[in-house]
Amino acid sequence: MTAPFDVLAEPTRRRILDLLLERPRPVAELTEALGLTQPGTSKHLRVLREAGLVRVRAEAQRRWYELRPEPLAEIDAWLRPYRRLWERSLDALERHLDSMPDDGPGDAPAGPSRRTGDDS
Amino acid sequence: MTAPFDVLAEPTRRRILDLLLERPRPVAELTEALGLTQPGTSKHLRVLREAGLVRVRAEAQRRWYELRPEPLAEIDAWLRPYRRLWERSLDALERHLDSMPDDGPGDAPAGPSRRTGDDS
DNA sequence: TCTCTATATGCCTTGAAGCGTATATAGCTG
DNA sequence: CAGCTATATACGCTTCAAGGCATATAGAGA
Repeated sequence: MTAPFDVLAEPTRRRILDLLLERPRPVAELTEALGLTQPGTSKHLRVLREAGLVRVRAEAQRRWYELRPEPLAEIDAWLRPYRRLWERSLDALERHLDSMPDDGPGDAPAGPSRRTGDDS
Repeated sequence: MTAPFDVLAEPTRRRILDLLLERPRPVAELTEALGLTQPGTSKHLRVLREAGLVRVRAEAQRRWYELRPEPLAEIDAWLRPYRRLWERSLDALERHLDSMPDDGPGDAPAGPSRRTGDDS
């Protein structure tokens, strides 16, 4: 679990993923798009590869890097219990139409009152 | 701004957020739960505070830290374009990653079960 | 005011991460 | 094989964050 967050802390690597989200690309293309040196790009790709965030497909000397989104699902999973905290404005309405949730109109995440969720 | 990703790269800080997800807590309680020294805890809290991930409420000498989930929405936003990559064809993996009670209408292998607000 | 409690800050050391330059590896071409 | 292309690794430098210890700040109470 440490891995994906750690790896994505680097803005350049997030940018690489953004580029690969569009389509697989060879190293040289990424290098140019990022404005890095080629070794620099390769090193970031190595980190991403070891974290399982990208995959390589070899074509002659060219290496096509492509996205492997599975580790991102890990982040998504960590994020999930929090998500309702900011989606509540929408969800609350949704649930309100269905049934009455716990706390009323107040929306401050603070507050001395426990709000240990009754989720599920 | 030190991006939320940067801040969350630290496992200890993610743990702090997990603890604060349950309820607001004073520093001493976090310190004990984390097994850190008090200054160490305070430093992590400072980073979290400066990133807007937590908020402090003063009560006498006690400082109650509480979650501020907004920056997490930033991560969520970054994640959004990727999410469909595993929600479409690989959401079995996601279900495997967190074997938590699925609240939604369940698992349509061909249908996005969560909110479908992917497009922006 | 002195003291105790709760938390924050400063200083220092250590280790890791990023970047660049130089070099190694692998495959193609003639 | 030589030489070229595309990418990877090694090495050194520098910056920076994390942890520990000591200490400063702030409020409460006698």
